[in-house]
Amino acid sequence: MDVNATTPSNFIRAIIDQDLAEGKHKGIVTRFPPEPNGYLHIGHAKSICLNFGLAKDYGGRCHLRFDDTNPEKEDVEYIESIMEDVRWLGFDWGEHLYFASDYFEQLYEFAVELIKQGKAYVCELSADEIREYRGTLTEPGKDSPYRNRSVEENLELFERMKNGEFEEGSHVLRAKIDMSSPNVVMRDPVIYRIKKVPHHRTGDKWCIYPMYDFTHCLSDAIEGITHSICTLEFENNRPLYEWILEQVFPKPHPQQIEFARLNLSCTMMSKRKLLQLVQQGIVSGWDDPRMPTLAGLRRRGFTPAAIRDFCERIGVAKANSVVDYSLLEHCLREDLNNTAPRTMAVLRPLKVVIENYPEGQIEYLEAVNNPNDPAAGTRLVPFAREIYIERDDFMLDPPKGFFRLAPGREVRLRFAYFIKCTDVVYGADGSVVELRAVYDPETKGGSAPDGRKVKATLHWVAAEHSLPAEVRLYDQLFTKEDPNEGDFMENLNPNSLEVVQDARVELNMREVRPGDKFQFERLGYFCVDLDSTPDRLVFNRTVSLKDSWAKMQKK
RNA sequence: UGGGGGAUCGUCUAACGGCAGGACGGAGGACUCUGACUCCUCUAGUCUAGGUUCGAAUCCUAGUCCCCCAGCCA
Repeated sequence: MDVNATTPSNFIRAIIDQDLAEGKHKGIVTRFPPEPNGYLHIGHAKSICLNFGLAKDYGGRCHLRFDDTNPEKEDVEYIESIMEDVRWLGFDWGEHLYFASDYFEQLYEFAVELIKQGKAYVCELSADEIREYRGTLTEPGKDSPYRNRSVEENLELFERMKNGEFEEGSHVLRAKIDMSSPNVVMRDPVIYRIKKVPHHRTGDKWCIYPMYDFTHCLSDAIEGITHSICTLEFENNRPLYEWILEQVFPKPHPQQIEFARLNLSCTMMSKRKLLQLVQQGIVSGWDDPRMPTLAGLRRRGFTPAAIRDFCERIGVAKANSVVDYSLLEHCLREDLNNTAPRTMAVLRPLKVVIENYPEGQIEYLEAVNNPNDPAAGTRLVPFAREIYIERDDFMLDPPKGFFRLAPGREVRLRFAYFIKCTDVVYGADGSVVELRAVYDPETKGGSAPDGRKVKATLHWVAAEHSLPAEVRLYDQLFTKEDPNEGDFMENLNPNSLEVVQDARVELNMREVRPGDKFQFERLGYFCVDLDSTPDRLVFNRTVSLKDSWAKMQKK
């Protein structure tokens, strides 16, 4: 299949096409630059797919660069999870793994160069004072009293900053640009600050750390990035990105291009808020299957292919938008439908005794593993006198439109026989505890020689010859399309996790391993959870099948 | 109220002066040993008002609404 034929165009591709046509670049180099201060989420996947995808399609390369300039917030735990997630998504940075912290020495030299040009100065205003001097959105700022120090003095002071002679917060290095710029970003931005904090990679070597604006453009330039793709909120910073490169780096310069980050309905991407959910125990961890993190989606049973397909379909533009969660589910179902082997599982078992089936007899019936993939073959499923069906598949007094089992009614058991419900056994509380039925031996395999039809086919498992399992049913973590409408903690869905303790699955599931994915026929796609053991099988519902009966009932 | 962006079916996204198209969702139908899948049909849109033009989503003018920026975060 020709991937390019289905890859939608977007404004970034248009820019690249033009740059290439004009000979501005011979090839393209992009980068994915996460800060290692949290786990990657589906929003990052959009950026990863974009940057790595562009590099692939244009025969260029994409770097993985950790933007690790703030040791207070960063940790190696995150570096490892990020690399794992990018790889899992299906992308390969080859040899091009970089860390902004590897450039600290060069960055320092660039800062010195800026000072020598008279374009940076050491400022001794406090953080509060800097804020006051900055002015407001509508009023210009005013010059720092330290703005006109001599180059020599700045050089000496900056070196002393580096040597640890000053306390945190007492001195910063600022770019000397324009305190009355209508763009607040350009009002002598801080480019170096003192942090007497060890860095997870450079240890105690530095006590001054460069700021994002100074680091990012130069890191891009050092690596020869041609197109530096970031999100919309950095649009205000672009003049600074260009200003810094203009002063100290030879052309050509990388070009910053901004696009709208992904928003998904009923979920949110704020790292801070996701961290809060983890820390307050609302979810079990960064990889809780309800989390929009890649680790969470992976544990939930999402496939990399589905996420990549999703990222392609949502497109790339500059307008803020909220993508409907149903599109993600669609991509997931489409992939799983083609790849997940089928099996039968009964979530809420209702025993059926087939009275005319010989006691003690076991038959092994052939079942198709995947009707969409003949290569998946078949398996044998044990059938016996006592079976379980889904409670929802039986109704005492069925309404119009209900095709499944009811007293006196005949249905098909998938891959097995037609059965007819002959009697209902009630418990002390009047609830249905068991059904009695008869089967038609002539219908083995699922069709009747006399050509009679049934309206429904039910999934089932043999009572004895099946395995108990725990099944975790997930729903949206939030009840509102926009969880941030009001306080997100008050929009939590109290029913986002339902644990079914006594489900039954086919005997064939004995050998499954965490991560294995299946379609439980008529129910949905499920995967084996990390908590699963051979003695205690645990499945996560990844996503349900579309259910037109459920939809009808809602009306 | 300064500056920077943005506005196309319910949602996401194409069309770069020349038939407003696709996908998701929704509705209806066909098929069916999964009420799944698949297939078919339908649904529904250019923020507003002017202007330029044979012709405007696209160009111009004036509005409206939304987002971002006043961290020693990224």
